[in-house]
Amino acid sequence: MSRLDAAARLEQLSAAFSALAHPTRRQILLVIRFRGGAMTAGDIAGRFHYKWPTVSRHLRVLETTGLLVRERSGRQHIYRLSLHSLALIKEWIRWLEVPKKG
Amino acid sequence: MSRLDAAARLEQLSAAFSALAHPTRRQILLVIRFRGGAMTAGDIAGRFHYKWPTVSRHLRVLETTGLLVRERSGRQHIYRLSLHSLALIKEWIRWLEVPKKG
DNA sequence: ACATTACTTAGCCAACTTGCTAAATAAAAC
DNA sequence: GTTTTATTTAGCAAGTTGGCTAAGTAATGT
Repeated sequence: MSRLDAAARLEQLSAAFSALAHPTRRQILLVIRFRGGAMTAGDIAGRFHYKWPTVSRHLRVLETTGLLVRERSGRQHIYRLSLHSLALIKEWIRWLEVPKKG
Repeated sequence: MSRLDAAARLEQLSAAFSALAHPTRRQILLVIRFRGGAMTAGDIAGRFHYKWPTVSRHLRVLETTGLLVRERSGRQHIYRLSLHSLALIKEWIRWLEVPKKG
């Protein structure tokens, strides 16, 4: 994947933080992670007490921020973790933490 | 400071993610960081184009989530970085990233 | 005591979020 | 080709967020 310019990186950082601000979305990522990194929409939805369209929207948010990638397989949609943007968050945190001119 | 129980840690993680979801609040933290880790409310507000009460509210959010600590000095309020909850975020990210049963 | 400085708190409003149900889509099964 | 399965999209309502202005508070200066 191509290296992003500064503005795009900032945008992606912002999107990632926003996406992770919702507990359900964080939980979705963890659920997928502990099921091996990929799951169908239905399996994911089945693990939550929310109605399916609600989970579907959370999935879409995670997909548009790049934290999930969707792949179609017949009539199911497989969501797979894509954790590149987490590196941006870690980098941002390091900027805050460096003791002197980081 | 006392070690937090699991529920309190989860609550603090959630609060930290929510607080960091807003670009202005992230910028506030960076500004304070690059000014040495502590600044008065007025100095912080002066670096943004928002009205003072708006910045004040962002500061309150950051304070209640524990990312800033407020100290009074005469009529000024000094805000100081308090980055413990960032460790929770980093820990959460590691949970996602570990390749096998982390 | 009164004014000024340095803020915060209160309260309004527009925009966004997140739950829901109902309707649409698209592949598979019959 | 109609039904079933798997899922998304549309649209509504309640709650939250984040700007703003106006009013409050608390320390300092005169």
